[in-house]
Amino acid sequence: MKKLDIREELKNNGMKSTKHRVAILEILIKNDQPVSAENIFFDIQKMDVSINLSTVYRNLEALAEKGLVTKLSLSGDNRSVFEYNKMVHRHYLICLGCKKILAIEHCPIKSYEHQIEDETDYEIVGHKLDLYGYCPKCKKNNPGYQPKNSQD
Amino acid sequence: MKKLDIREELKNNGMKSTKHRVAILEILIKNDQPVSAENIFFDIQKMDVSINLSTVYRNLEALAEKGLVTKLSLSGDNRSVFEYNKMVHRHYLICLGCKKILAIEHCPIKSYEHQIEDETDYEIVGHKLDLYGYCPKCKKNNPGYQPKNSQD
DNA sequence: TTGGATGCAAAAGTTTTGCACGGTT
DNA sequence: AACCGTGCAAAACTTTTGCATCCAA
Repeated sequence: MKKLDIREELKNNGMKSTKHRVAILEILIKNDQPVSAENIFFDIQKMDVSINLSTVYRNLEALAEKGLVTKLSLSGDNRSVFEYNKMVHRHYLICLGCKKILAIEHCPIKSYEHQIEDETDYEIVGHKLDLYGYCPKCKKNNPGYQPKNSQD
Repeated sequence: MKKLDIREELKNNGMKSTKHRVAILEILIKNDQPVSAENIFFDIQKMDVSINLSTVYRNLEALAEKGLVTKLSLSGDNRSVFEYNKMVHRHYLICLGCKKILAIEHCPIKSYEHQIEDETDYEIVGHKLDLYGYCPKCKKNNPGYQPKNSQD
């Protein structure tokens, strides 16, 4: 997605188009997986755009408010991650070794939702499914090893 | 589950049996749903047992290490919640109106895990599935509500 | 008795907020 | 020009840690 398209999408959603918002969306779109606010902050600095971490948070909140971005909590980490909202329903496969997150677009849950609606009389509007395991590298190299922080 | 059984379970897992650990497990078992560290802290004080919040965190970490407790992140909150690990695989149905959490024991995911293992070469060790919706009461009290996005 | 558990206070990490200034429309 | 976005610093909030003391085994 090009800068100009991003500027247009911001305006279409009633938001001012600033270099910081464009940069945040560029990074989320390029990564195509959930990223922490701090990593977005670092990535923007690497692009030679100066920005403050609180601006990152404020913009992520504003973008989430407009539905352009989704905030997620994934188990095993105390901080939130954010992703560009493609309006595509997705699930995540999280490596317990290196914490890498892989997005999966196939969803097996729809009929299960209907079944639960029938059983409970709830109205179900959504769900969250994450898978946990070990990626090929961690499976081979470090069985049982779990570093605390890693960038990706 | 009685205090004595809890003390025994702690010892079976190689942990010293202290009043604080017993109290934490009592609360998690009684609640039968995920609870934050701070709420556990308050509940223990209500039981007239004095305790420090850092002790709650340290014990939750130790209990999770032994597999007696599970740490979860549910979306929309910046803090972790903890539940007693019954060794029964469960999912949760969370009411977006009153925030009530209902546990569901039937799981439709096993064959999906195998499929993803084949596709990605990961070793999958578990998953987390939460459903979000409105319970019968909230559904009735907010008849105007329409879900924003259909799922997929 | 001894090693692990605890209280307390302080630190570390994440996210939010107040206010003055700057940029987009 | 008006209003919203931003930087900076400080606050708020969650979780972890160092150390002296206490307690279960």
